[in-house]
Amino acid sequence: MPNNKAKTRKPTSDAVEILHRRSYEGRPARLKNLEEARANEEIARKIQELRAAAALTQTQLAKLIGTTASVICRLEDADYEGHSLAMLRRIAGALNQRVEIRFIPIRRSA
Amino acid sequence: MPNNKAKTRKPTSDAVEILHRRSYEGRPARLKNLEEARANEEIARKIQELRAAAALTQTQLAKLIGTTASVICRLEDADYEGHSLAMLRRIAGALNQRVEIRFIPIRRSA
DNA sequence: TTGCTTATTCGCAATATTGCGAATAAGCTG
DNA sequence: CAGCTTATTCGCAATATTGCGAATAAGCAA
Repeated sequence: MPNNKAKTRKPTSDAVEILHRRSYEGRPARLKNLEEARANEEIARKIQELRAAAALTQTQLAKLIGTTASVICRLEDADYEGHSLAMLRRIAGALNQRVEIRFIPIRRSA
Repeated sequence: MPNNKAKTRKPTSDAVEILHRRSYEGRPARLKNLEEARANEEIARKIQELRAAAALTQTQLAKLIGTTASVICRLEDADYEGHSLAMLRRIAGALNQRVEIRFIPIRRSA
């Protein structure tokens, strides 16, 4: 999969895409990337908070989910962009939590 | 990464793991897998609902996020276990939504 | 039935994430 | 300072997810 960090738009003429663009134009890809970056930061922070709340070291949490400390460290790096649902669930499971996913409508300009 | 569908526990003697097992024993891996299966079903359903609410076909949604209909179909399959945060975000973004992730404590026996 | 649209399934290449050791930094106590 | 624990970074192999076409099924209207 091509990294969607710098996504270019294919020159389509599909009506659906045009409609979508119309409602989408107000939010440039630039902003979208910022939002994603912030979301990743937040996930990293949540993992760290969860681990801290459980009073575990990175090595201890790593053992609980069957991996190594370097992996946990990577997950807690605010710049890491590879967070996966699978990994979040493994961590949640080890800490007696569950991962809830919600789709929330974005209101424009509010 | 070894598929965590049938996860076996390494024979460790780490104190932390022992402590964790103690609080974890009440929820066998069997149940955990069921929970994950249900969570995946729910994600598949949400994607389908979101797409339906936007009145899009699989092909149309696929074009919006730069992929093909077969991929969308796979995501909406209740038995699919490969959901990723990246893909959820792509779909959410195309439909003017954002993905919210929450860690929620599990209360036992309640 | 035909014709058309939509949805589903399969296989495999391409890409992304994870596993994991090693090296190094950072912090903390003596 | 030394010694220890914890955290971070790097590189690459192993595994998982995605891309995507092709074939087929399913639904619906004429």
